[in-house]
Amino acid sequence: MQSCSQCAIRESAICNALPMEKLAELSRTGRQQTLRAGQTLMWEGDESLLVGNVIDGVLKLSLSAPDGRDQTLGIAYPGDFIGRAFGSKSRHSVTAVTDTQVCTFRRSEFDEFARKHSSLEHNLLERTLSELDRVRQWMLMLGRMTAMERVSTFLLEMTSRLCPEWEDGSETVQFKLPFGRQEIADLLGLTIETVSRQFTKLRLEGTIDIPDRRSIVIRDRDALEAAAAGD
Amino acid sequence: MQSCSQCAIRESAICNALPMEKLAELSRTGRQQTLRAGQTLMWEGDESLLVGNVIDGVLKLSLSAPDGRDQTLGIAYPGDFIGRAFGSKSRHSVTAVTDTQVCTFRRSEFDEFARKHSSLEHNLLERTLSELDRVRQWMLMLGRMTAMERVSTFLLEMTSRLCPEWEDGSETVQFKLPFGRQEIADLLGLTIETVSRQFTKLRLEGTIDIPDRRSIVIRDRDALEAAAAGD
DNA sequence: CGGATCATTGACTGGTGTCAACTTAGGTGG
DNA sequence: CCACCTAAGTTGACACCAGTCAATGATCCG
Repeated sequence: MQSCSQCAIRESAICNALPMEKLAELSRTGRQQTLRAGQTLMWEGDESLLVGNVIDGVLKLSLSAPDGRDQTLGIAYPGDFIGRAFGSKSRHSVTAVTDTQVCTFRRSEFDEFARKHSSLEHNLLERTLSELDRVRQWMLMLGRMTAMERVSTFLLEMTSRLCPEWEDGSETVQFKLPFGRQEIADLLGLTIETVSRQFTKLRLEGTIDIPDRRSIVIRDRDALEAAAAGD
Repeated sequence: MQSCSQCAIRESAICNALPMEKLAELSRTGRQQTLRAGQTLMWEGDESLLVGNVIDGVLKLSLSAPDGRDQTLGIAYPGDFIGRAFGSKSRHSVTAVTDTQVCTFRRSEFDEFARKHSSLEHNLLERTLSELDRVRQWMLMLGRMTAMERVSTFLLEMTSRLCPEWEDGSETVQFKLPFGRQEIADLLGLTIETVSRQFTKLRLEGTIDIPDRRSIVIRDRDALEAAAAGD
């Protein structure tokens, strides 16, 4: 394993809470893994054996109903922590959306280490509290928003996540979606057809452009924000 | 304030993580409050000034869309921890559903105390991780389940929460709902009319009985579980 | 007893889901 | 390089579940 000191997510990952010498100790128990798009790192209901950090790529957390209906519960980007610490079972699956690199630890070892280093545990607590806030915001969407509001909200979120120039007020921005249509549908609690129709509607209205299926151009920011708010 | 040692939630609350003498220290900063049903303890978007424990009663966490659509994000029962520790804002409102007693702390003081006592912080972490698991399960419901599945799931959850004898396999149980129909609708992401119709349907099928609007009798457990699973 | 609130029921609408056909893009092998 | 094949996405027709609006009924409380 490469040194943590030159890790791409050194600043943003949970490990940031540790001083150098402690970091070296933790790193000895870690292991880098590469996942191909579509590969699942852990399954819902399985023993929680692994936790880790996302180094590169995008993963999704998901849950399925017995009949196969699928709901995506969250997305993990580089720097994010994945897996269920301090619990015997993983309550959701974690699957690579793009090709992905992760740095994993055996949960038992991580738990033990974290209990001994309260700065690490505190960082995990802060992350978990923020994630809970974010998940609850998502619940409002799943419970109360229309298809158009969901799709617009999703596009705005992807934009602010993937386009740094967006924050500067840039009017027209372009990005590549890491998700296919079915994955977007699972994320928003819709069907693939409904997602596709909302995309088409936004395109015909001139709000967005879709140069190819994985690319989105935001043409009218205000209109998109209005659509997300339900006007 | 009464002594923590005879607190009704001594065993189940977060304070349980502390030894007696530390508990005494924390308790000096705490304060008991009574809330009437409908009273709101904190508002979404407000500064996070308070955290605390539920001593008695039921509260709901909720979030509103700008146009007034309301989504309940979770329920807090006696022993549960409420409020946003380690964060400047409360991202949701907390409102008493029934008359309620809570034991509150100023967030700044609680945060400081928790940082100094990692057993308390660890307990909060475990609670937060469990809550996150629970919330994510709820997301599957909001995103993918039909009205009948939601209402049946809700009734099953209320039963196992409110009827101790339920776990023993007792066939017919009765309980009083802490929620009105509108509150159930907000919880399930439905309208009041749809909730009412599902109740009526279950009653006509003989699965449940509704002696008065706040009371539920489970007559056919298997049928209710089947309805929750979508058959 | 009267008024207010809450819940139920009915009629109707409309937004999403479903099912199926068609289109496009991408990849493979001749 | 083209032809073909497959997977992914789009579009259309239609059905149905749940939302909306409105009227009625039941409870609670002063």
